[in-house]
Amino acid sequence: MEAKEILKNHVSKITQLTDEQFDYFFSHFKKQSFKKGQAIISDGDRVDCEYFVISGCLKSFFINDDLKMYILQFAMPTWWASDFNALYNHTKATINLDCITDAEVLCLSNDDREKLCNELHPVEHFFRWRTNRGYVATQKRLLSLMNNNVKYRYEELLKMYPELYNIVPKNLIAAYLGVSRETLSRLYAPEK
Amino acid sequence: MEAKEILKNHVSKITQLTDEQFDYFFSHFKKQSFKKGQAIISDGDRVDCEYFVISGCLKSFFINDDLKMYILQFAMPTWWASDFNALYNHTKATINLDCITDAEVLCLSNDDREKLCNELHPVEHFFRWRTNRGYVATQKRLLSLMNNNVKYRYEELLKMYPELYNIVPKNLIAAYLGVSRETLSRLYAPEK
DNA sequence: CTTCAAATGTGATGTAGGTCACGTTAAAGC
DNA sequence: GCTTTAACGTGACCTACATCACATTTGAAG
Repeated sequence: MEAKEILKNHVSKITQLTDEQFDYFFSHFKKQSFKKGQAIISDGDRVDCEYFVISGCLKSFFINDDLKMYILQFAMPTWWASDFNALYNHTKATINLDCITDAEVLCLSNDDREKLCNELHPVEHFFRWRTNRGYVATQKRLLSLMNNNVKYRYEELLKMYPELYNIVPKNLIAAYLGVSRETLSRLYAPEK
Repeated sequence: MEAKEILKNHVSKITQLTDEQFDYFFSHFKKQSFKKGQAIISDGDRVDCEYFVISGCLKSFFINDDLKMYILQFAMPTWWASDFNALYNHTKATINLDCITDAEVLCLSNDDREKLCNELHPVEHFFRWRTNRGYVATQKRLLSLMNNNVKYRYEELLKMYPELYNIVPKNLIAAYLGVSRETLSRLYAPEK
C-alpha cells in the first residue's frame, strides 16, 4: 500500500476530509527512509518534525546519566513519534528517536501542522483525537507501572502488541517495562 | 474572582474567543460545589463530564484489588480533571475523583465539549492544546518514575507544585509518587 | 562459511522500598 | 472542650528487582 493511502486510511477513521483537502494535507508531508539503527532525533537536536510510520519500527527513548535507556514508545506502522515535549515547547530534544528496523516515515513539521490545524478544522480535530488517545494510554501505563509487577506488565504488553515479540529484542522490551534485561530474562526461567 | 472570569482568563491564554463566543462557550458549563471528602466520580459510574477547578483541590485516583490507592492527578484551580479514559471511550469509570478540600468546579459534559469543538474552531484548538500539555507532562512523569528514586521524585513534585505541601497530606503524596507512606516518612528521618 | 558483535541466560550478592506492628501527634466533628 | 479519627513516625523484617560477572547462543556482515 502507498504511503499516501496508509495515511488517508488512518486519518479518515477519525475525520472527514474531501479528496482535495486530503491532497493538500498530504502535500505537507515528506517521505523519508531510514536504515536499521539510524537516528532520527538525537538528544540536544532542534526538533522540527513529527513522524508518521509507514513501515518498520521505531523507538523513542531517554538515556539517563548512567547511560541507562528507558523506552518511551515503540512506533509501528500508523503510529506517530517524535520528542513531543521538545516539539511543542520549542526546546532541544531530551528524547531520542531511532530505527529498530529499516523504516519509512512521513515527516510533518510543527509549523505545517499548526498551519494545517488552523486552515482545516477537521485536521485540528484529528490531532486533538490523536493526543487524547496518547494521553489516556500513557496514564494507563503510568498506573500499571505503579500497580503491577514486571511479569504482569510484560504479559499485558505482549497481549496488546503481539507483533513486538518477533521484532523487538528483549533488552529493549525490558527498557520499555523499566526493568533490567536480567530480570526480564529470569521471568520464565525454570525454577531452581 | 468569578468562576467565569477564571475560565475566561485560562482559555484566553491559548485561544482567541470574542466575548459573544466565550459567553456561548461558558453557557455550557454548570457550576457545582463539593465538600471535602465528597466523591465526584466513583469506580463503575457512567462518566459524562469533565471538571474545571475554580477553587479547592481534587484528586483522581485508582484503587487496586488490595485496596491500595494510586493518585493519577491532583487538580488545583484552573486544572481539569475527570476519568478521561472513561469519558472519551464511553466506558464505566475505573478512576475515582474526589475532593481533598471543599471545592468549586465548572462541569462540562462530553457531548457539549464535542459540540463546542465542532461549532467553534478555537475551542477545538484549546482542547487540543490542553491535552498536548497533559500528554507530555504524563510522559515526563512516566520517565521520572522509571528513572528516579522516591526522594528525587518527591523533591521534584514539591519544586513544581509547592502549594501541595500545605494542602495535601503525606499519605496522598506517597500515593502520587507510587510508594508507601512509611517510605516517604522515612526520607527525612534522622539517620540512625 | 566464517567471524564478530549483539542478544540472551544464569549465578551470587546487594539494596530500595514494601509490609506489619505499634505508638504518638494533630486535627476534625460534635 | 472533649472525643474520635486521621495523619505521621519508627522499628523489625521481607521481597522484588538491580548489579556485576561470566558463559552461551544467535544473527548480521564481510
